Amino acid sequence: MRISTKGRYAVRVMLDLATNNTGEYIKVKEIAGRQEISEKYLEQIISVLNKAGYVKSVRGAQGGYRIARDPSSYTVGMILRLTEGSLNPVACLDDDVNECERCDTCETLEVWKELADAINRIVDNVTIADLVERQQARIAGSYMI
Amino acid sequence: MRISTKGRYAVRVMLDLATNNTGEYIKVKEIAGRQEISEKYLEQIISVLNKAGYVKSVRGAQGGYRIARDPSSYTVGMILRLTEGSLNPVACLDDDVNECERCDTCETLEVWKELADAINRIVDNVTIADLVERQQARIAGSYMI
DNA sequence: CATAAATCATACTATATTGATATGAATTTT
DNA sequence: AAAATTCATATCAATATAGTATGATTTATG
Repeated sequence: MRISTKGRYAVRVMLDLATNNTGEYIKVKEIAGRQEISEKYLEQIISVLNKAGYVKSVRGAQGGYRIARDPSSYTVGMILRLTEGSLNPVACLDDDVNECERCDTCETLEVWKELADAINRIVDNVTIADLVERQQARIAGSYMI
Repeated sequence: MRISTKGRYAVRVMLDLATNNTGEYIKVKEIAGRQEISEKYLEQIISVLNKAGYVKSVRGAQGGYRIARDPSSYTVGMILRLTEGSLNPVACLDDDVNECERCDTCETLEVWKELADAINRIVDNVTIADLVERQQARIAGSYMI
């Protein structure tokens, strides 16, 4: 039941791009440096975000990435489902129609449904904008004695 | 974020033992047959339940397993954590003290905490007795026209 | 126009996990 | 003594994870 680095890093990339969004394009090298994540691994992860249109890229020298839309339009759930795949605890919940042969008498299915709902509710209730806000509150708080 | 067969099968074994608890010892072969799970694989899983004292065993001919305590004393969460390990979405939540170097400034940690709480709340809120009850309600319901 | 800096694309690798199967020892009833 | 069963390990194939490596492509700049 672990979230992999791929999904966690993707959330951190989006937060990094939102936090450092000056209008300029930000290089993978910079993000990797700040987040202490392997540059090459990050390239792969950001490429998924790019193909989904979550970020915009400019190639070549002085190129880089920036967040495509307002940070409030990206939930943590969207980013995790994009990079990790389904967040459902069992595969049979992924399809519109449950294909499992035992599903009619499966007593545990209800539990997995509740679990899936709870998981998705939590991660879809937090946006990148929320994380930026919390970060700023934390930094402001750290100046107080 | 998937629950593996090991954890899911363990819950089904406990439910099977609770449902078929006549006082007699039940053979792995019978459980495997009813649940359509590989006998040898089930042996491994039930061995974990046995070592934790969740089931009692008798060796030799006419031996088998039975549920150790009342089904209401086992939550799905207990069984999953025993067989799957921690249900926390990130490893840093497993320790009493967070060992992650970035945890002081980790904006996502709060989300993972909420997620862990939600997950554990759901699975700890359902006992094997609840599943037995639901099963019996379903069977009773199926006789109605 | 050449070069450097960047993204983009793909292949490769090492390790761990998953979901079993296989072999046989130990125990108990018949 | 034989059969039936749990118990203990070892092994295995497939997949996922977390990267690393190589190089092509694109673009700004000297």
